[in-house]
Amino acid sequence: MNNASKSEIKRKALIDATVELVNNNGFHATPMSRIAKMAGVSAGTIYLYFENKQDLVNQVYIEVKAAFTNYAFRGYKEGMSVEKGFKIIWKNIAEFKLKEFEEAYFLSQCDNTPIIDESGRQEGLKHLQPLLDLWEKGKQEGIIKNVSPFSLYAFSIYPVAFLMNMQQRGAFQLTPQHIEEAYEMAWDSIKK
Amino acid sequence: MNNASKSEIKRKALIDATVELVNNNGFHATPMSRIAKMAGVSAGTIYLYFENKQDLVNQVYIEVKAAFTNYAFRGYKEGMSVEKGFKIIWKNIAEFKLKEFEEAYFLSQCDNTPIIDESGRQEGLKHLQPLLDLWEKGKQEGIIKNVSPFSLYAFSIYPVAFLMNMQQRGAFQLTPQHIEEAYEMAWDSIKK
DNA sequence: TAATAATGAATGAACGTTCATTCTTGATAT
DNA sequence: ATATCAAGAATGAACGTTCATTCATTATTA
Repeated sequence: MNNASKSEIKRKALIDATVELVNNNGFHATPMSRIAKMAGVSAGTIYLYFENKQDLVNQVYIEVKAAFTNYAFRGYKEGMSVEKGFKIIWKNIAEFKLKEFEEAYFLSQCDNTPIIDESGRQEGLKHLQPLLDLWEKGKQEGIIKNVSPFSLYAFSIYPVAFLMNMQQRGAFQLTPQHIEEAYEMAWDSIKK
Repeated sequence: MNNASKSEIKRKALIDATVELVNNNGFHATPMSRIAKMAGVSAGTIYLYFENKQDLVNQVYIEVKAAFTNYAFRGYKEGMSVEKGFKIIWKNIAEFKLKEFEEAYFLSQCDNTPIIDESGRQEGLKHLQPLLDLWEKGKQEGIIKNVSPFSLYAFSIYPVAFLMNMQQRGAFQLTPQHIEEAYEMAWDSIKK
């Protein structure tokens, strides 16, 4: 095993530890020492991989966000019909939030608090462009409501985060049946 | 002016300061000393009104949540039709999130992070019952989709918080036109 | 053995909370 | 009216702890 991959393993361990600890305690209640311990390295080692705590959490955010958007567009092609394309992307997103719960919950926390600075946010938003393009096409075809992409996102994608949070708190169970119903609601809210 | 109202003024100042500072910096990055300074009292005085920092933020949460639900049901009567009742409640909620932005943003942050403990959450959820009852009635009348109240909330109410957050970040402007469109999307998502 | 990676004790700043002290209030006495 | 004073309210310096970060030392690597 070469150095690059050893480094990568430690980096990954630090990122995973950060996600888990920030999910359970919040950013400021997560000491660097605990991140180090959970990742199996010493406190000082973190500073070989990241500039400081803020840089660590920024990089975690960007990396997790990239994994999310990558997942979201699996099997999606630009040429698809608006309805079919949206269904694929929506289901991918729902699946991600179910299967990769820790990562999804971390993103939800970052997106609703002042943990991440503006530059990190911009960076994370970039990769959603294909969905915005699809919606634009849908508007031109008269299939999608002629409203701001923020509204489309708010009503069709954002609600999945709420369902995920409720499932996390044990309030209810997200079954495939629920997912199917939720997709119908998402589509009903944005279709013309 | 008697002592009781003087106390109330200071308490209010402390609660307002907490909301504003937690909104801008997050709970753990808000020192008690800054809350005290912003409220115009000394650090020690906080402990005459609240047990400790956690108790302070819990009480702020419960109080703000109560103000929110109180606002939400203005002008609503149990006997109303489902569609009319929902419209009134939805518009109230939207108006609250626009006009009382600081308070609404504070709630959004508490509801998406581990700041508030479970008991505080339960307390905050209590007061939404009339909306749940209205939805139940709507299901029986075949007007509302026969899905979990969590789904109904996720798709019709929760999205407003996203729009509010985006407006806060200057990403876009929530005009009355946007509100009207958003209401249509909310209704389309839950109606049968 | 030279270069690189990793360690963890040490540092200093910042924080929540306490408490000895000071200030304010308003009832009573003059 | 004015002075006195007891009691509660408020203060803010001080305390003990925790934390992010550093760096002299040690271990690993090639």
